[in-house]
Amino acid sequence: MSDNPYLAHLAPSQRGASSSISSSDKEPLYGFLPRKVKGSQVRDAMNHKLNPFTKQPHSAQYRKILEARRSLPVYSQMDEFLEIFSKNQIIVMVGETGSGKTTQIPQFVAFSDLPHTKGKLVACTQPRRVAAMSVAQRVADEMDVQLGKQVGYSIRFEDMTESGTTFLKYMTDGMLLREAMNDTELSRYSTIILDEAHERTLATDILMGLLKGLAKRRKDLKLIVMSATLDALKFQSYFSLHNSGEEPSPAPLFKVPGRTHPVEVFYTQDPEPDYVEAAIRTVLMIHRAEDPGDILLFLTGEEEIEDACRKIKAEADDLINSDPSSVGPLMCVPLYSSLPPQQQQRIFDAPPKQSQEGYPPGRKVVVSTNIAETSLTIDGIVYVVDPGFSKQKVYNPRIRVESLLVSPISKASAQQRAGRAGRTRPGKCFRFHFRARRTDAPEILRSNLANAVLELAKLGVKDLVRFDYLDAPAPETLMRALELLNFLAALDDEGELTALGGIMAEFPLDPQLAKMLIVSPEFKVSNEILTITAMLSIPNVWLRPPSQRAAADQAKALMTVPEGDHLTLLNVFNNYYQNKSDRNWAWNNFLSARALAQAENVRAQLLRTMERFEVECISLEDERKRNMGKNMPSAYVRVLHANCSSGGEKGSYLTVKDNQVVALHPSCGLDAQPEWVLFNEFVLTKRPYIRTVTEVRPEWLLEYAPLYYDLNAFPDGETKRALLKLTSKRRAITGNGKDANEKKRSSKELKGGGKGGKGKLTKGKLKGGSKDKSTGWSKDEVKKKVPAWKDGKATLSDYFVSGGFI
DNA sequence: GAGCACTGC
Repeated sequence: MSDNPYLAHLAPSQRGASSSISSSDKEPLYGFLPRKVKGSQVRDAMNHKLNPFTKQPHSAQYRKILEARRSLPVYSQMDEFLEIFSKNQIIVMVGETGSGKTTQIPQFVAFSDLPHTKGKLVACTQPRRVAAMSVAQRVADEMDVQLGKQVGYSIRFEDMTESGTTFLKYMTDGMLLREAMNDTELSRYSTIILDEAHERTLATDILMGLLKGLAKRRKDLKLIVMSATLDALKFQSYFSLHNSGEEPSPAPLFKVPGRTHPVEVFYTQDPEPDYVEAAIRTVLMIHRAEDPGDILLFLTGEEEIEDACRKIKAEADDLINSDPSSVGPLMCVPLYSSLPPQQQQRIFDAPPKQSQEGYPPGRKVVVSTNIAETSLTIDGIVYVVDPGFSKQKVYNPRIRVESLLVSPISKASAQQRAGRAGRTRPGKCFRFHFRARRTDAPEILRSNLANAVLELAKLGVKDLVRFDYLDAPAPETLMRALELLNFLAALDDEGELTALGGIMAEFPLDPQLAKMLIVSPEFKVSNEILTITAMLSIPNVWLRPPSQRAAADQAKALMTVPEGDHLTLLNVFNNYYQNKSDRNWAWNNFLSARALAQAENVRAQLLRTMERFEVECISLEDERKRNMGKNMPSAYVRVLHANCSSGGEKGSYLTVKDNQVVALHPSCGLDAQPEWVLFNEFVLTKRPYIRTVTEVRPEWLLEYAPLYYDLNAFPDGETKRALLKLTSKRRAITGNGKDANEKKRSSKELKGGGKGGKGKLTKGKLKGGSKDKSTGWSKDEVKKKVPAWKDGKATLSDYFVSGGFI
């Protein structure tokens, strides 16, 4: 039974009984029986003069850190955890903020599982890179080892592990999924811990389905799913045990209390007609009336946040000017992801000092998107103002469009937001009356699944529809994904993964872009396409500071290639690359240096993948570069939804198969309005737009995407008529009845057309107009319903009632 | 003449 080399010499009676043996004389792990370890043994080993894993004496800071660990709630339940871990293959664990689960549980597992004695690893997944990195660093310190040795992390672009040495690895969920594509048994791992499972990222959801099946095949694999309280039951029944002849029993639950300060929650009694207005009012009333402590206000997006910051500042200045002795100075800081890192850092600045001895102290207000809900933690927050909305992605499979809609948040989100007030001392949370949804729809129900379906196929899942999803996607969403992958020739007509599909899955790209890149050597433009796919994988590179809009637009015009936005992106990257020695080049040209550095990183990673699969990196000869405008899209049309013809109102296009009316996005750099264009992205904001657009010749569509543009199976409409006209003209010219493309159509490499622009349209209420998002009231109605508060008579208690503590 | 909730490979 024992495969632990440390135990081989022991008599059975000695095994698992370290407490009876003087711990200081023996090796720290003396008597440890894998997966039968007790809390007393682990505590002895932690107290041993030697590090159990390096056999070196402990450093001075080790004892100090250990002392702090002992006060974590999860630490006092070590015995209970080890027992439940010994007895079960799958455990659901619940631990609220501050319980210490993310740092301690993987260490407990390492002591019990002893992965290093059998050449295995314990993995702990995280939804975000920064979390994987910082937790790994913390745990390496706690275990008194060097990061990257016994304890490491693995994220995109960085593998901080040492093969043969690392036995505890923190990693992003996406990274583990990628590993599973090449080893579906995940045989390197003895225990896998899925942390933050309640966040229900696409990768964690797929991993749960995969690991549930894998645990049945690999009885030696243990699985721990860590989540927030509200979701625990769902996970327990999903991972329930099915013993023959018995009712399925839910997976065992291990629960640890959190350790945060109490937060009192206050509610408004009536719905707020305009939540931004009400939020600003609430912030200022807190500032005027409440004890010192910083404020965190949650709003939905950049525009709303900048607007609120301006208004809060103006109102606060008013208050100070009218009576500097009654209120302190207020500093208002915006926070959202597209903000340059330097400005993001401002949320950590200290609040302003009191203006004069004896006057009230200053206060900091952070106005943030959801980024402050999970990704970023700000110390010193005592008050949270939560109107209860966030922007959420929705996917409409009928028209293949993803869009962002302002929607009410879930109970879990509201709780998480309130918790942000209790990190340093007891706090208060002011919520507006809102009907929180019981749960958030997981990402898998809100996304275009083309990528996920390709990954599942690569993972060897045969029946994608009947895969054991925790929440099964809509059949139509799966059909759209299968249809697209079939057009791209990643899946054959039977739904089996093709060789091409297998390679496509290896690229960290959308399937359309992966296909475009893989076929690009046929067009002798793969070097250029490589750059373009990298540029399409990163956030917007164009900066447009409000104070310098004209200069920014001018700089962009200089970089623009009139033939199309894709060539403009290529041009931007090449210029960036040539000017890399100049640190200020990006800023001087109103480009994001961060985004460009990211593009360079992505490009290098894609190039490595190309080399692995012998996709040649070919660049055009200099004299042919002038022809890029024609050559580049000819590779592109095979993979993107190149399906717009002009029609209807001026300036608008029709998508070729769904007949959606769309307009060129104002950021588009085309100097004319060509009849046919292909696009990268379909966005729905004030109206449907296509973004990143390049002119295309219709004959290229017929030639290089014959499957998609098979006119015999094409829906009737303007596009079909235009394409038919084109083919009859060409027949007349070539003089024979056969379409010149028919030969190519039989060619295997050219099989697979293109379609499926990213983007979406939804029925949801459009932004804009003068109606308030939450109530539908007009601005005039809002004015009437918002009472004056600045006269000093109104107080927080006129608006809010206490709803107890969380 | 508009925008970019947030992650991840």
